[in-house]
This record gives sequence, C-alpha cells and structure tokens, in this order.
Amino acid sequence: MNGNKVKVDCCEVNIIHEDIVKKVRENMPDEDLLYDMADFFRVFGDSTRVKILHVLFQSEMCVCDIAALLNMNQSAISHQLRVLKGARLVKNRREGKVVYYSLDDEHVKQIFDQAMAHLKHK
Amino acid sequence: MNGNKVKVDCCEVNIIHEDIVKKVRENMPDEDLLYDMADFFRVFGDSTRVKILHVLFQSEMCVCDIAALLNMNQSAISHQLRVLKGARLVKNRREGKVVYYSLDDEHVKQIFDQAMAHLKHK
DNA sequence: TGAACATATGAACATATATTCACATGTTCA
DNA sequence: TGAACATGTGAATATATGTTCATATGTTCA
Repeated sequence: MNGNKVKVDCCEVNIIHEDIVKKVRENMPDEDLLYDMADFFRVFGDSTRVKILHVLFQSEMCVCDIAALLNMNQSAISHQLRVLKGARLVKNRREGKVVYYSLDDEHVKQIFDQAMAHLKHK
Repeated sequence: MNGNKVKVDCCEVNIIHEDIVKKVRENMPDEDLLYDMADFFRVFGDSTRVKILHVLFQSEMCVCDIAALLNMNQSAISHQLRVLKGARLVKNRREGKVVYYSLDDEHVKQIFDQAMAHLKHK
C-alpha cells in the first residue's frame, strides 16, 4: 500500500509514493535558505570569479594586478570583485590609490577542495 | 623595489606589483581545471537543482514525486535531473515505468554543509 | 497489439548575467 | 589646485540558461 495516485491541483503531476513525499516535505529546509544556497553557489559558477578566488588563495592583490594576471580589463575585474564582496567572500582595504582584495571566508578553500576532489575522482 | 609599472599589450592594464603577479601566475592551476570548477559550481547555482539535491539527501525518489514535492511540472524536473546527472551528482535506476533518482557523490553533502556554515555564520 | 502511464527531449520564449565602454569617484603629489 | 592614476559604476550588448509546451520514447498490462 505505498500510496494512491493523487492529482495535484496546480500542475497535473501524479504522486506515486504519497508517504515518502509527505515525509520528505516535512524535513525540507526553509525555502529562503535554499534560495540563499543557490545564490551563494551561483557566485562560484563563473570562471572569472573562480580564477579571482584562486589568485586570492595565494596572495592579497590589487585590482589592476588581478586584471593583468587574468588578461582582462580592470572594469570586468572590478565588477566581479563587487559580486564576490557582496557574497562576503572577499574583503578589501585601501592603501592610497590602491585597493587590495583578500579572502574573507574560511569555508571557501574547503568547498574548493571538495569540488576538486569530485572533479578528479572519476 | 616591488615592481615597475608595465603596460600590458592587450588591454592597457598596469601591473603594479610585478613580482607578486609573476609568482602567482606560476602557481595557478590549469586553465581547464578552473573552467571545470566553474561549470561544476554552476550546477549548484539554481534553486530548483538545490531543492532536488536536498530532496535526494533524504530519500531516493522518482521524477513525478519530486515534481509534486516542488510544485513544478515533470518536464522541468526532468530537464534539471539531466543536468545533475551530467555533473555526475545523481544516478538513476529504472523499475518498470518509474525511474528513481538518487545521489551519486560523496562530496555534495560536505559542500552543502560548508555553504550552510558560511550562510549561517555571519 | 493498443491504451495508459512515467519519463525524456527539442524548440521557443523569457529572463539573467558577464563583459565592454564611457565616465564618475577618490587619492596622491607636484 | 590640477594632472595622473587606481578603482567604481551605469548603460548597452551579447550570450547563457530555466521553464513551458508539445511531443517522442519506453514500459506495463489487459
């Protein structure tokens, strides 16, 4: 008896295993948290930002040095640093005209390592 | 003497700290690997996929149950499961007409936990 | 075999997003 | 103060991506 088929009002989807669905639904995290997680990961989902983070793993750096290193113009880097800062992944400090960026998170490295492990494993 | 200013040919960016840039450049991972990392993270950067993964943390599930659980149509879920499978994050097995999906990775949970820690920390 | 059902998939559409360009802001130093 | 320089940012553009719709595929069972 693992569940009758039931029409859901909104979108004509059959539920085959009603008991499992009910159980899982009760244990789902808060909707907002799931959105925040997706937003957080989206920040890593761009190669320019991944490169910037890798650079900052190695050394604090100013904007124009990063731009030169990645062969991109300063504006593009600045835009992406803004995104990274918005996600609280980097912080910056000003020294005269130069702004230095560095990592502002203790989890990023571990997340990267896990991802690396995944990519290299299979 | 930490570096003369040098014009880079391609995009008019000044290098302020030539020594640091040189050092970091030598230690950068392979270009392809960085692209793969971004691709990998991009998979997590969508709330539907995040939800699906959370569902599968709790239980193996068939497509239509996931669709009902997330209040989305079957097609959307199927498309996203394809993406997740392409990233080798989920696997599936067929049992008659029903296809069951489950996690196919030991790193995802840890990556999610790190992300959660980041989001909750500050 | 053919109807019913679960899932997969191509095309179309709407939306999101990265980069570039032009220019604004803020700092130093003569 | 004004020139030079490093960085920030709004607008525009091109591209990528998620969802829907319609339909195809594959399975079961009468």
